[in-house]
Amino acid sequence: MSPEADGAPASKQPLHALLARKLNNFDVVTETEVGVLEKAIRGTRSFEANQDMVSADDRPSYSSILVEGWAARSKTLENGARQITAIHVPGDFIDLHSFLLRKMDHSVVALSACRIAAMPHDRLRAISEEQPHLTRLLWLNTLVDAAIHRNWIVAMGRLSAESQMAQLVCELYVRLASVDLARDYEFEFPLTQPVVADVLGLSLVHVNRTLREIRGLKLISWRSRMVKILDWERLVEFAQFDPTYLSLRREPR
Amino acid sequence: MSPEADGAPASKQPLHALLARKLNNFDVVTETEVGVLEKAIRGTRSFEANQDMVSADDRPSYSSILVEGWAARSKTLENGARQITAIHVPGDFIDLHSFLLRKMDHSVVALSACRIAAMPHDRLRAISEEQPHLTRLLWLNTLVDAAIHRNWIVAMGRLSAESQMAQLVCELYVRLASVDLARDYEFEFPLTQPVVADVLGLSLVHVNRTLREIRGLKLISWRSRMVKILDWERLVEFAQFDPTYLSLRREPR
DNA sequence: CGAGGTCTTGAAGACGATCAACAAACGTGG
DNA sequence: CCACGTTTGTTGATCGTCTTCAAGACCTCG
Repeated sequence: MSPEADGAPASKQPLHALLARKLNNFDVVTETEVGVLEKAIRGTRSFEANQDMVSADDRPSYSSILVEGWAARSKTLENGARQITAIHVPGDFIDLHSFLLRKMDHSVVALSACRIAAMPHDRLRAISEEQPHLTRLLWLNTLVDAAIHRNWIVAMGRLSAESQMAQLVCELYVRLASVDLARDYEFEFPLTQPVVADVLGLSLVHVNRTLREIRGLKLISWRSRMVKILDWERLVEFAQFDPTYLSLRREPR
Repeated sequence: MSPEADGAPASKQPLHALLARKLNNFDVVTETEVGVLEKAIRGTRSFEANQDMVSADDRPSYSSILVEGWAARSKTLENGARQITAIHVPGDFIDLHSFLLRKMDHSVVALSACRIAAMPHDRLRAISEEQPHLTRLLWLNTLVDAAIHRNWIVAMGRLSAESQMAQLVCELYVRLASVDLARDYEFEFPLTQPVVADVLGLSLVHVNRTLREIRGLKLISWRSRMVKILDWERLVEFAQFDPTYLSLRREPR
């Protein structure tokens, strides 16, 4: 649990700035819109690693923005097997879709200590009534989530375990860099190997062996929660990674 | 190619009715909104099976609604392997996301003879400026696509090939039934086994064997393009299928 | 320094891919 | 209506990938 009281931001920058920075990657966010976002955000809550922040079948009355820590959307099957369908880093909405989907089709679990800020659904509804451009940016935000889902499907269906792993590293590096949380080809990566297994749909043992493979190829190193990309060009090539699906290009939307 | 000239609807019902019926599953669509949709839809185009209707990297100026036939979103890798990330049936927007994503991150291929109707992006933009409720329904439509993606990820990562196959049948039956294109537990299914392989991320041979398995279990039969569900209860159980993720419940959105 | 969590490795076996051939169904023209 | 070619489906054999079970090593942090 973070030391400061809930509701008091830890970082110097205000809560809405993180979200604005993220949306600003898609298109220019006006001052007015930043103000609207600011007023829509309520206080924050903290969670420890492995806690469910939102549970499957919940009908939340607000959506949450991840402010600190890593989170994942996950589904657990009858036999106890778990599959993660998305990874979230600070600046991401973890459940914006619950605004219209209403009922959660999965849970969202904290992968490390997390802090989330709430945006009530009635505020989102007001935005959708009064702020068409901002609404389109929020919509786009969920469309990028879907594009990431599609990329995972392709990777799971048709890439080797090694390339799938490499894809994951590429995706996370680009996403983190887009919100200034990574640079110089390295980043903090708080996931354990069992969690990565649930991301890739593989067994823990196989993840470990896959990692050994791509370490042997000198593509990445991963020690004590830090991932370093040793050769970005070759990693991209090996993963068949094309970042354009993330829509990180500022244009009128 | 369908016999009638392009632009002339084949079925008795007007083009926009199909879309309105689909959105009407989510929430009540008003007369006014139906009128707005009607005015936003342009003429139709026809395609033969296996033609690309939208290509990866395209920047379309309109989105398309599938009026007749089956389509799939697909991505082809360097080595020629193909993965399908979504299947579409009449009433579906095949590329609504291109309105905001701008650049296609995959192509959309006709799986059978298809007819699509166009909704220009400037019309969608006008809707997003003037019709907040309709905008939310269109947004929701893309959110359901994403929920389907997540379900596929879970199935690919953690279900047996047999259960994955069963999931697919369940999903398609429920979706078809929701637009009155299936009833009595049977439906026309124009996909060939190689295509199903690209959906499930398996090899053609393994799809064939998987099919033999679940035929042996008396769960479904599939002959001459017709799928019959022999025991819905057991199929749902076997597939661990829960249709709520499709949001087919009319409530205020 | 000790204990829990995390990572690593070995061995055996299941699942799915690939290669190769053949059978059945379908559609078309003679 | 049948013959023929093409497409789609089926099966066998072999091989590689990934899972499972099990044990042991390495951290890291109190």
